[in-house]
Amino acid sequence: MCRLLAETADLLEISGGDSFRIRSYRNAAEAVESTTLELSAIAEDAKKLQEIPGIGKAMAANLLAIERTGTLPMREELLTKYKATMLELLRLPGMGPKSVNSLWQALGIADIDALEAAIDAGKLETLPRFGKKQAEKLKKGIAEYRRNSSRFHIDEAELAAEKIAAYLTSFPGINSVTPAGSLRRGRETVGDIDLLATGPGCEENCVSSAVEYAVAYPPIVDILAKGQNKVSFRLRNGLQVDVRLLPRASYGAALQYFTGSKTHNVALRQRALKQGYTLSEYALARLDDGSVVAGATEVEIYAALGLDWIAPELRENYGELEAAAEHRLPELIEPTDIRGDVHMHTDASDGRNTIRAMADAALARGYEYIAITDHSKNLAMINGLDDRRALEHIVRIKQVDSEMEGRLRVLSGIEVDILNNGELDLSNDVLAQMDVVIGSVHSLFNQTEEQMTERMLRAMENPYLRILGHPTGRLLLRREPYKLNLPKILRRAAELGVTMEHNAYPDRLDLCDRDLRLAKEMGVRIVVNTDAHQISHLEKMRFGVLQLRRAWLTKEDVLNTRDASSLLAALRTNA
DNA sequence: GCCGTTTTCGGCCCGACTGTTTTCAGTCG
Repeated sequence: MCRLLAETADLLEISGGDSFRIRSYRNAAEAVESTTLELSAIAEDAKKLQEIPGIGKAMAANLLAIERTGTLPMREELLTKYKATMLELLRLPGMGPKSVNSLWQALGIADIDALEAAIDAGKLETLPRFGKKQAEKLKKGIAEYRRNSSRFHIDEAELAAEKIAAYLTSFPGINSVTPAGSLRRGRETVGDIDLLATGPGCEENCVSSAVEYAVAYPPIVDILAKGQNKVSFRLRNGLQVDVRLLPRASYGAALQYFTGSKTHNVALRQRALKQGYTLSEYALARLDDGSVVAGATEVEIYAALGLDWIAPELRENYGELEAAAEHRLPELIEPTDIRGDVHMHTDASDGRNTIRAMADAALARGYEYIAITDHSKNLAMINGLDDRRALEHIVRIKQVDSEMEGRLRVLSGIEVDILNNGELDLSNDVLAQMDVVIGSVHSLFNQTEEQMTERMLRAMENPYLRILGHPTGRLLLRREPYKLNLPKILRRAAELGVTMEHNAYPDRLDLCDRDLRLAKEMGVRIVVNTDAHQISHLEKMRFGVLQLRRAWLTKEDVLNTRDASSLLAALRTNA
């Protein structure tokens, strides 16, 4: 529903429709995404639907149409004039609705391949407002887009995996379904989903009915392969899924094998050979007589090879096998170690919920503290706080802090914008009154790596900036290709005692595990936040923690595993 | 399109930057 409404908004915008009507569709898409109501259950009830803010009479009818027909009239009408592939063009940096429309009207360009062909043929520069620079920029954007678009963010993949798992386990012969592959290893993005299922209906002699059940999963658009105990299909959103139905005796071996990574498995099998075993997806067996040594669980396989069980997040052949052999694997950080989240937004800027609502949600998650860090004034578009409003906001935050009566500390903070010259966009007097000051870069347009890096390095000199946050591209819509000299920044952060933020938001390119390993090496302190813009975003914390685990980080390496006063004391050491 | 209301229609977050112009439209956050 959400996607259809957002697409309709994009199409409307391309068609040059009324901007306020467009916003209504966008608002409705967001409302649908964030509501806790079961929409398909109340789709017939226009009154109930209209109780959702942003849904009026017409939109309620649209939702009903979507529920009944899978589409809505406005979208269908627009699709007779435009093509669905044009929405993809909007994802390119520098391409907006007007440009997409003019490409379509003048050259009949409706997708990325056609655009690339037109650029190569030099046709683009014949159009008004398209010049050489624009063409070059688009060309780069296309390459970048192709690199990223074939993989899915982990949250999206996990959601899809959960749904498929729920479907599969409703079959009487399947009692457990586990994701393997890069999803299990906690990679930020996954290329496809590997699911391993087992249960009495997955044993060799009776697996065929389970296979039939699997391929009947409704959201399948294309069955790519259907074998004896494996099916492979594509979902509506383009995600490829491999499901393997496995007998219980070899489940551990299969889980180990399909979890990977490839390099980890190669190293593990080499180790097995040296010890007189052979490891396959079916079992760990003796080389001499072929007798099975282990296979039902991963633990017994690793143990038979003289290894401690290795967490999937570590299986990248970065030295985990040696560490497991010597019993010195790190005690990785757990989601339950996180005691607070110090980056969240409220309805004072671009968040959706009130301070109190965020506080209640954090308390429900078992946190001891949070920091409210709305945007500062440089982000005018989303009503960022200037000095005066920031001070008023502190008062409100303190009010909620006292309302929580010690059950949850609510710290006052701000996410300031780092300007071109490295200055922050609020006065030091105001920043001095904040518990938490996160410095982020938001305007990245046409910045070189050197300029971006220099900007962040300069900001780090400001004693009021306690946490260096992430640079962000276009908010939530697009991932701006940006570059930073991270080693340089991390080195300086270590020198100055500036904490680096690791953001749990999976659709942002953030500190990847390589950067995090580097940070650990250099002794840079990390704080993991969600950058929650609404209550539901708090759930994303586990994805951030997964990345920390992939980088071998322990509880000791992360600042917000401590209580509030230790955290604040640590943050103030550089103030 | 939605909302709030002075129940019938007007208001609905904006400032900076870019590349193309030869005065500004389009994109970005």
